[in-house]
Amino acid sequence: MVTLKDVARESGYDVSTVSRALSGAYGVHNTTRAEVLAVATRLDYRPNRIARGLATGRAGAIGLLISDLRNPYFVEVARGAEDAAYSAGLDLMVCHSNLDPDKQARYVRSLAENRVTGIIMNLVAPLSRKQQEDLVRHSIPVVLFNRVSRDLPFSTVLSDNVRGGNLAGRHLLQLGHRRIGILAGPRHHTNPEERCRGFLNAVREKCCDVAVFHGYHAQKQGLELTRKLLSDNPKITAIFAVNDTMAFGAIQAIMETGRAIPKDISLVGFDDVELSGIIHPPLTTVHVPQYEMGKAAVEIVLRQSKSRGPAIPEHRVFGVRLVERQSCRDVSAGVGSPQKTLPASSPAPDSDDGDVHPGL
Amino acid sequence: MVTLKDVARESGYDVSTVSRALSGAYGVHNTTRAEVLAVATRLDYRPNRIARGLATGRAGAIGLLISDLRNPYFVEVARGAEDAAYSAGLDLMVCHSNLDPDKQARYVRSLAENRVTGIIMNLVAPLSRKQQEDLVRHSIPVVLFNRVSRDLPFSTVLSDNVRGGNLAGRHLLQLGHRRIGILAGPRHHTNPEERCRGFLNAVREKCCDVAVFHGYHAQKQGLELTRKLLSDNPKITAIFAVNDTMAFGAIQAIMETGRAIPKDISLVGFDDVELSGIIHPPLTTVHVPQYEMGKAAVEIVLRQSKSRGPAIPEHRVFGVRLVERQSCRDVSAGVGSPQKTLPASSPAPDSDDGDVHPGL
DNA sequence: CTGAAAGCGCTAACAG
DNA sequence: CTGTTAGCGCTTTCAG
Repeated sequence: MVTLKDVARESGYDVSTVSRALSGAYGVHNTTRAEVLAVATRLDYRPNRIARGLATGRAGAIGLLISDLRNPYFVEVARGAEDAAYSAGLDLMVCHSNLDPDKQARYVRSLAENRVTGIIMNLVAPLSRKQQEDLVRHSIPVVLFNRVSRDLPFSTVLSDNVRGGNLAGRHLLQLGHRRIGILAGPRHHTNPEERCRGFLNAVREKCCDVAVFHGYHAQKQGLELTRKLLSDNPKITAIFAVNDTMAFGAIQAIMETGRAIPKDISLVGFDDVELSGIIHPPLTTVHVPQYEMGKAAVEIVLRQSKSRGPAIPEHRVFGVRLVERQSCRDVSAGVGSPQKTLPASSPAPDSDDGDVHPGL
Repeated sequence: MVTLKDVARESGYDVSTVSRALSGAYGVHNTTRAEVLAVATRLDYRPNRIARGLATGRAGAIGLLISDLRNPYFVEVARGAEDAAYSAGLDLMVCHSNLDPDKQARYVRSLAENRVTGIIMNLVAPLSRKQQEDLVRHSIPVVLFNRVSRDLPFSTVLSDNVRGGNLAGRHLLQLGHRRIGILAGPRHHTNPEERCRGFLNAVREKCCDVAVFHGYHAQKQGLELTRKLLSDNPKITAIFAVNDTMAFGAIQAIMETGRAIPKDISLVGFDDVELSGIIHPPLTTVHVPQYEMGKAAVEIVLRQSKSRGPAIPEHRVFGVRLVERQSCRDVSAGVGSPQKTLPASSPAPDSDDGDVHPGL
């Protein structure tokens, strides 16, 4: 294994000089740098990042803790994060808690022990007091994808969930639906809760029958919940799922019962996962800029890690918009007339991707 | 930041003793260990893995280089790998080349510089001679998910592609299809090529019209290729896609042209990605044990990293089986009789998951 | 611009 | 069983 020392010996310079030359720092004569570089390439020198990490105190990596990689939503988030980290020359340590709180805890610890530059996480379960303290004591910037508590010294990246839920609700209302089921996701999880709230606010204006079903926001639960929903409330004409993955489960369940979408049941999802446009029927859903959110998260980490002292948490909320596809039907006008596919209804100016509330 | 030294001072023992006590090594009195542990927890001591890595020479991580995370296939592989690494107490550094050879190259280098215990990779482009040498010189165990060259000192984990292709071909043949299109994926990629070969071997027995279309094995290409396929060969009654992701693209294209599956076109995929059972129509496909393969890959890395000297590469081939769902129709019997959904045709004894050819 | 020297935090012989 | 002593490979003052 060829080390700095080897390059130093071989080039006739001191390790410190070689180090500077290779790290691209100033204060090295051009010819010197060239010589060193030549030797380094000749010897096929590969810097040892571990050693560098020890010396500098920082590992050149940032951690990404994902709760469920099977949800394409998080894959896109990961892609955005990865790209951003890559451009910054940092490695991404992707950890997958697989919806297991214990695993999550172990990973948070592991990431801290690895002295990562920052951690971006989507939590399954809230962090314990101890874990939080740990993170701040190690002064590791943290970005949460689902806010757990407002008084945490952590940054957040969220979509405008309430507005998204509202859009979904207004859409269904406008199409004449009055008996609606909601696949609300788990309780006490910010994203599902906010989306649900937004939806309920919208439909509450008209008096509607709304049945809310809670359960984990994965496909399997979407399937099971919808089965229950349909058997308990057979009169329902529309379903709102707090994320697309649940909606996919709902599609299965709906078809199982012999119902058709959108003929018998209209369905609205949330996230606008790539698949939503491909599945049959193409799903009407609320678009969330997943990739950008992942990217934004590492940008925050980068910024925070550079700032001196206890960084001030940043909060970004990304705008959303309704994407109308073919899973909803207008039941107000007449029977049997499937809704025309229109371009997304003209959104309010702030509803495009980007910040709604720029960092506080 | 509390270090070993702090724990040592506070507990009255030497750092070396503390190190042993904390690393769970033998040769420490039980009461000593207890004391040390107590102090460590009181001080909230977190070992610095970077430092440990430097001292031991090995980073506690293994690298996973994935070419395309949007393909659920790789997500499952990653899950399997992650679980296995987790049980072994290692971190997984997930890198995503995003089908970009340059990015791939940079990650291979980065992983080597990070002195990972091993690298599992799915290559977009073959490794350069230099990269290969690099890897062996650093004696980093490598597991390839798509074999590139037989004389490489690298291990491989593959599915039994030829057999899978064969199963697909025989199935379509048996259903009476004689004009078949193949979405063959890119040339010079082992998996697509082998699958294609197996398929062609099967259908060659009967004289069939087979149109082979090459292109990248992602959904977008599946869509585009199928468009072309259908316009060039409108008489086609069946399509074989070398992976499910392409098949999904094919579904889009087929529906675009107003054709129905399986009424007008039968479709067979490969991989049996979770989604295949959910999409409409449920896709007949060749099951590949993705999760197990990911797991197997890290097990190989683990084994190799423990062995002394230049490890002997291991090669594992996982069995496959045809999963019949609703995307194929029997055109031999009569017209309009959709094929009954049967349990998978009784497979040869070796066709279940697991090793077909145990390590060579 | 370059060299000398100290040290990042931990492990690993080797003595005692 | 425990302490002493060297480093691991690199960065980083601090002199020169």
